[in-house]
Amino acid sequence: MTKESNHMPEHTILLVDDEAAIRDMLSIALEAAGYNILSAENAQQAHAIIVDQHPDLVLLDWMMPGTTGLELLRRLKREELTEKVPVIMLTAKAEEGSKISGLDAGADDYIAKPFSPRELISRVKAVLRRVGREALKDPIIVGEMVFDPLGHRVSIANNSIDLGPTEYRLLQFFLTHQERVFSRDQILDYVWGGNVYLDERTVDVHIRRLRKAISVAGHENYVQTVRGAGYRFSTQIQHA
Amino acid sequence: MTKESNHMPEHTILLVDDEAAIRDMLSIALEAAGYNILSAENAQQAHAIIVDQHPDLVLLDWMMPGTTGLELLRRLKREELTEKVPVIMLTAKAEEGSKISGLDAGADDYIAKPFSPRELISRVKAVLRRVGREALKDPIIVGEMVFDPLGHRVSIANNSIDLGPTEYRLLQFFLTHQERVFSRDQILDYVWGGNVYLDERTVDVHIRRLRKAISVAGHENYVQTVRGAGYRFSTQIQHA
DNA sequence: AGCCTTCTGTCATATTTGTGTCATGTAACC
DNA sequence: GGTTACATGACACAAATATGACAGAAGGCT
Repeated sequence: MTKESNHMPEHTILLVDDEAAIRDMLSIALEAAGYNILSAENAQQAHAIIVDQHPDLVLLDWMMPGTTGLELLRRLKREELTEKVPVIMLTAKAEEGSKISGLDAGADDYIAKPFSPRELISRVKAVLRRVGREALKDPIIVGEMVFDPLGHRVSIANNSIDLGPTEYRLLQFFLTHQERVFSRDQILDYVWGGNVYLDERTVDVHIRRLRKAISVAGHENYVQTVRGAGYRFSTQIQHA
Repeated sequence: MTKESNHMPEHTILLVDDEAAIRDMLSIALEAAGYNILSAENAQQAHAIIVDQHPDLVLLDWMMPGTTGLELLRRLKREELTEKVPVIMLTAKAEEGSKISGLDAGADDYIAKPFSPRELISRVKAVLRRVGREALKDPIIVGEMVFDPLGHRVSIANNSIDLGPTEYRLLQFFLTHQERVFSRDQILDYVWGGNVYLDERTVDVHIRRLRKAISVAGHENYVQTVRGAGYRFSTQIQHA
């Protein structure tokens, strides 16, 4: 089994606060909870890190010298590249009113200082969980192929592809686990569900069906055979 | 044909308050303004009614014995089926602070008691307008088909189509949720109301009736079967 | 109320589509 | 060249959906 499945979050959180003391405090609490921490002391730095490292969540102090947290938030939400990054605002008790404008601007939650580590962690978890669920609903795009979970439809170059239920799940599995080899066993477990006993060769057949279905403009080349190991979905096309 | 009075709003509002006196008062004021009223005296009842009848708006008292209004609100916003129902909270003057948490939890507006009927009505109108329930009154056009909620009429290429009540609601549901798959279960929930127990296959039959009714100039192709998943209304015609 | 019409949900049956396995062909590896 | 792993097409059976018919329910009309 893979290491990320021992349910350790392994999420990366960016802390943005001008006071080192607060950053440290948050950092300790969050690391103890199993998160990776990045930090920035101003909005510029923060923006650079976000663009660069794609943290899974940003904890953003409301009040900061220079560009305020709110401005950074607005900027993040304005740009397509960063609009999906979830943000939790940290606000001082006094500025209750600001909660609303923060939420308006697109923050996912806010926490009023002072707060307990427990509260912090639980909010962080809640936001990550919610965002994770929503991400499940976002279309996945690879090459000219669009995989739309909500519509339960796959299209390539705007033409609807038709897939059987199993091939659909297989493709979904691959798309959410790209660039990695899986044995037939693993694929059976993930795609068919844990307690089926089927011939491993069955996987081959469904792989073939999937390849056939998406063989438009070379998209079948994303599904790659790894001799002796299994299959892999990769956007790095193998040389012929 | 339904009774469909003059051209009154015809919106349905659910009142949730534990005190009968208040329910009556609100009820009289709102009925005078042309709304249909449902009422519930506790959160459980309210939830059942919401799932079942899909009111256009919920007026929810903050303070109630048992599950409080806030808890109900959270629950509504948590479940996909009900997250879109607009909610106005009724709060006592004293609990000003609660406004904020109410809005946070997803309330659309709040009104502090005591309030005037005029204020109530205008807030209700405002929320309904904003939430776009008004938009629900605009005709929806797909291909040559015109779905006119006000006239409760559907026509294709200027010929009136006749649909049974269930097929009408089914079509309305599809038109307002295009390009998305729904399981038979979900369809039963949305179109029939939450607390019915019916055979899932019943959906198939109504789908067929709907298809048959709109099968003019190929409009039945908009209603698509997604094997293993349910049905979808899509303007991207399937297959070649 | 009673009659008539329309609507509804369920069933039994037909049809379509998906499934896993096998036999055989083909390519990779030593 | 022999061996192994994978690809492919065919097929029988399984599963899901479509369809037509029907009896009871609901609603309109006089």
